Amino acid sequence: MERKSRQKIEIRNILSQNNFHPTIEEIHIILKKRIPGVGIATVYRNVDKMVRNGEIIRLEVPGQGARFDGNTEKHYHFRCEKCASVEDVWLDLDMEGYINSAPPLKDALINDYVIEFTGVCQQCRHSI
Amino acid sequence: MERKSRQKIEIRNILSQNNFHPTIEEIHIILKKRIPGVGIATVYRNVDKMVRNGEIIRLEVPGQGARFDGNTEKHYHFRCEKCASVEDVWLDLDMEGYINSAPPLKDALINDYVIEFTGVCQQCRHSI
DNA sequence: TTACCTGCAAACCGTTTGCCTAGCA
DNA sequence: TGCTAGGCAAACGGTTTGCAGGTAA
Repeated sequence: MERKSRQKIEIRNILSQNNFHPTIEEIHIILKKRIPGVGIATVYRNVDKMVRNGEIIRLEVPGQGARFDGNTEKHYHFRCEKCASVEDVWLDLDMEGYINSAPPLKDALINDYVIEFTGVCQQCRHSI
Repeated sequence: MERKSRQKIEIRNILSQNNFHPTIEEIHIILKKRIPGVGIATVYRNVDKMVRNGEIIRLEVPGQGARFDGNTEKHYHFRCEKCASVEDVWLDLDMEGYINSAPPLKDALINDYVIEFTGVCQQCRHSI
């Protein structure tokens, strides 16, 4: 049985912010302001559990640690190569046709797919 | 000036195999059969350089280390959640329209995008 | 009361780095 | 010969784990 700890509730609150994709470390920093003394292992354990439960999404970021997204509706992401920020991208795509026709996808059991755009965000683009 | 070492040439040979996406460790194991005593740092250094030169592509894999793909033509990947293998996926997609119209993409400078499908491959699906 | 959860610190493990030697140009 | 690349091992940094005490149900 899963219990509701104060730590878990606050982590969920942090991740429920819209278009916010913090790293474990960023979550930890914010969490410490609300619960001083909280350990980073607690963040890892809770976030891992939430990912396994499907409550949040894990975004892989090369080089740095992973980022997390509390919005589980199907959408995509853009990552800035300069400032490492991540932004939501909402596209109305239909992948089903491809999944059912293109090898090796049609012979496999496809559970999910992700699309990640990379480049330079508007902010970094204008601030040379 | 960049020199051609035996190590570098063999790593490139390994990565030029079609639909092959080894990890650093796998490259190292294969490389050791050809050049006994080669160190894993050599694999890291050469592979990093090749990625920076755009000769190969780095694929991020959650949990395990990255995988690498010697084919730089635009294509996508499917990763099996059971056996962790990666297969090429060739789709004739047109993303330009989305990139030029959907925020925040249209305000950013998009350099690239990746699509990764996940699920259970044909092999794992049939071998319960 | 009793699992589960937390904080702490050590362990882990993939990756990077420093240093010295080897070998290509 | 000069300078890049390699081998080795230590360092690094993010993540995981063991343990003892805390806490939700």
